[in-house]
This record gives sequence, C-alpha cells and structure tokens, in this order.
Amino acid sequence: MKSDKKTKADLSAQIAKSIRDQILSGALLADDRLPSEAELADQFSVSRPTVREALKRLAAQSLIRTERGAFGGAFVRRLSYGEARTQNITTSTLLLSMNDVSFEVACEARYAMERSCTVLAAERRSEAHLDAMRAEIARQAKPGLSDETFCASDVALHRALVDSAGNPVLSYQLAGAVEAMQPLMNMITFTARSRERIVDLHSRLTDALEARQAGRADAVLDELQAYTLELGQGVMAARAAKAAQATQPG
Amino acid sequence: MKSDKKTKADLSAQIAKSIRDQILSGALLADDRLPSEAELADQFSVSRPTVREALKRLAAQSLIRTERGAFGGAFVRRLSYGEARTQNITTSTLLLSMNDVSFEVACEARYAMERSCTVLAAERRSEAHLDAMRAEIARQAKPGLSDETFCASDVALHRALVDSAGNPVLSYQLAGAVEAMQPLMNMITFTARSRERIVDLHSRLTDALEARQAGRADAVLDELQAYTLELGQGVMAARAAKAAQATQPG
DNA sequence: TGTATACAAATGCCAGACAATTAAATGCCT
DNA sequence: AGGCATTTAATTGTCTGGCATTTGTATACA
Repeated sequence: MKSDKKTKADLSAQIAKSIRDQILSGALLADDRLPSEAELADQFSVSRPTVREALKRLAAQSLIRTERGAFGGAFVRRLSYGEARTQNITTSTLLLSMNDVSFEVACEARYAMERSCTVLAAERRSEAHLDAMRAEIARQAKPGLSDETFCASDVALHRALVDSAGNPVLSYQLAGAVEAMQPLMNMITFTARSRERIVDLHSRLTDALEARQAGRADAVLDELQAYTLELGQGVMAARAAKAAQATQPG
Repeated sequence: MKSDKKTKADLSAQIAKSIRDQILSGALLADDRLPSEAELADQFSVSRPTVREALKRLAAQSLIRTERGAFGGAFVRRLSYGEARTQNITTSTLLLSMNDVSFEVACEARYAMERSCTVLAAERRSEAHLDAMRAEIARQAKPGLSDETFCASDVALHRALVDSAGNPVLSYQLAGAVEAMQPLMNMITFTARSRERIVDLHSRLTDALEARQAGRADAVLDELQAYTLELGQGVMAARAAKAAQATQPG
C-alpha cells in the first residue's frame, strides 16, 4: 500500500534519507564529519551532483553544515533551539497560509497553548522576565507605531511570557506556535483605542505573574483572546463584505 | 553585523530563499508551476545543477513537488496538516536528542501542553473520540505487549485526546509535540504493575472527558505526569548508576 | 473512429573540468 | 630554533554538455 509511492523516490532523496536515518539513530553524532562528496558518490554508486542534491536536502533541514577547503566537508549539525524554532515557524506559517484556517480557530489554538504556561510562569518568573514584558508594554504604549511594529512587540511580550515558565522545551514549542500566527495577527488594524485596551490587558497579565497568581493570568488571557477575536472578526467581516461587493457590484 | 555571514551564502541557498520568499509572501500560490529548471537557470544566471540544488532544498521542506515528463516541472505544494506535523516531529525529535534535554523538562513540557486542550476537549469531545481512547486503553491492558507497542498506543490515546478538542491547529501543534517526545518515553520499561496504573489513569481521563469535567481531566493529567516522571527518573537513576560502575569499577 | 507511433518538453542522472577556499606542510630567512 | 611566506593537497562550489527517462499531445495510419 504504502510502498507504491516509495518505489519512485529520487536517488538524491534516497541518499538523503539514508544519511538522515543515520543521524536520527545516533550512528552519526553532532559534529561528526561525513565522507567527502566524492567518497559518498562512490559508496552510493552515484555521481557527485546527485550526492550534492542529497546534501542540500539535509542542509535545508539544518541536519548538516558544510565547510570548504582542506579538511572541510559536511558535518552533522548540533541543532539549536533557535534554529529548530525557525524551522517550525516556517512550516507552521506555510500550513496556516495554505489551508484557509479561520481566524477563530487560530486564535483559539494560540491562547489555549499560551495558557499552558501560566502555572509554571507564575511559579518561576524572575524580575528579568517581568522587566522584559514591561519594556514591551512601554513600547506598545508609544504613539505612532505601525501595526506591524505593534504586532511584533506583542509577539515579543508573549515570548517573554512563555520564557518565564523556565522550560526551554515548552518555550520552543509555544514560541514557535505563537510566532507562526503572526501573519494572521498582522491583518488586524489597531486603532488607538484598541491598543490602549490591549496594553491594559498586557499590564494586568504582567501584574498577575508578578503576584504569582496563575488563575488571574488565565483570566486575563481569556479576555485577551475574546478581544483579539473581536478585532479579527471585524476585519474579516469587512473584507468579506468588500469581496462580495466586488464580485456582485449590481 | 549580520550581513557578514549573509554575504557568503551559496548560490543555491540564495535562489532557494528567493523562491521560498515568493511562496511565503503569496506571490506563488499552491499548485502554481515554477519556471523550468532551464528557465530558472537563465533568470538567476546560474547553471542548471545549481538551480536543481536550490529546488531540492525546497523539496526537502515540502515547499514544492516535482513531476517529470511534458508539462511537468516544479509545483508549489499545498502543505497538509499531516506533512507539516511530520516535519515538526523530525525537527523536534532531533532537537531533543541533540541537546541532552532532561526527562523532567521534557515531561513537564509535554503535560503542560496537553493540559491546554482539556477545556476544549471536555466541551467538544464526541462519542467517536471516547471510543478511540477506550480502544487504545483496551489494547494497553492486553498482556504481552512490548514496551514500544505500549508506548505507541499511549501516543495514540493522547492523540485522540488532543483531536477531541476539535481544533485542527491545536491538534497539529500538540500532537507533534507529544510524538516528538516518544523516543524519550520509549526508554521507560513498563512493568505489569505500572501498566495497570497507567491504564487506570487513562480510564479516569476518558471518564472525565465523558462527564465533560475539564478540571477532573487536569487532575488526572497531573497524576499521570507525576507517575511518568517517577518511572522515568527510576530508569535514569539506574542508567547513571550503571555508567558510574562502568567508569569506576573499583 | 480508434489505435499506434512519433515528437516535444521536462526532469533525472552522469562525466569531467575548473574555480575558490582552507588547513597543513614546506621552505626560507633571521 | 623560531617566525613568516609559499606551496600543496583536499574539498566544496560551480559550469558545460550530454544522455536517459517520463509523459502529454499531436500525428499518421488502418
């Protein structure tokens, strides 16, 4: 059943898979050097361009890095949290943009995930985290910010929130998920009044963390979700009306 | 500062980035056909192998697919939830295996995220979801299962849990995160007694969802997290003792 | 009309070459 | 002997040109 498709994989895909399996299984460890392109070509009985295509596939997944010159070559890459997050964001962003995910669903998912760190955040938040959040709040309160800048600061604030939970794995997953939704959030046009409201909610969120009250933080996130949803739906409704007018002008 | 590194990017990486940006920005839509390799080579003033390397990079990220023959070529790929999840799992699994993440941290992150869907799950779970969970529970109760099979069934149960929240974006993120931790969970050796305990907790979790009581489900997840942690720490301690004995046999 | 064949366009793959880069080895001078 | 410049070798980056394979379409023929 499954093998029907597998039989027709490119050589470069097969070779990439073979090497990838070796990395995943631990046969190749971080910073290990792969054989040179010429040697790999010999081993797999293919030409060097084919090997190179396979290596580029792996490089695109951040599984290897290459260095030129003598004693250079392809090395197994130690994946960092930052790189992994970047990759997940790329994938998630694309997924959202290609599958007409409704604003409601995305918003619900975002805040559901964000709530999952309030208990830990309330327990472990440091002064540095609170400072980082307050710094973003101050930025958001400044007049004259573009919607994109405001939105980016919003992401930064929520990034500080998830980091304050003190769990790098959780940070990685949550920050990636939140950032992936930024393009959707960027559609919203924030009026001065809506910004004021959001800044107030952000302040209350930070205060709740400072007081180490997870329940209060959850409640603020509920409000934030409801308000974000309201703003987003307004935009979507306006856009839908405009589209309807364009297709049926009479 | 940043541009120091950027100046030395491979041509194939530059070209891949250029095309990727076009896809991300919406200039290229799903199922759009890219120019042929020869045309791209002309446009970017490079050779065809270089273009091919760029395309393989994009293919590795599931951004494009290629078809052979007349009117074939490279097409922008409509990313599905399944493919996106697979990619995220690959990245996350590698991240965990390469950064000596402690069992405690991984476990904490996993259950924190899983708790984020209990409210929605309690509200929206259907009979089908409950049936799926009970089917896995029945499987887990059968004697003679290997640890891997037991663990896989555990993942399937939790997958049903997150799906019951009825939010595909949330499912995608949570299921990916949980599955990525399976290798870590696979280290645990489940005794008959520990399996009995886990099956009991799973049953209570399902019951809580059936009764639509999110708080009860959270409580069960707390217990499950504590017990998983206990089992994992036992394994880690035994492993550490063994390692100490091996390095210092005297 | 229906089928077989030829054609065209595109990707898949290969061989060989040259350029660029870089670490190590070598040689030279002080 | 030590420090500096030069050569050398290994390796990736890129190009040229070509052949094989796949596949839709058009054409020719019965």
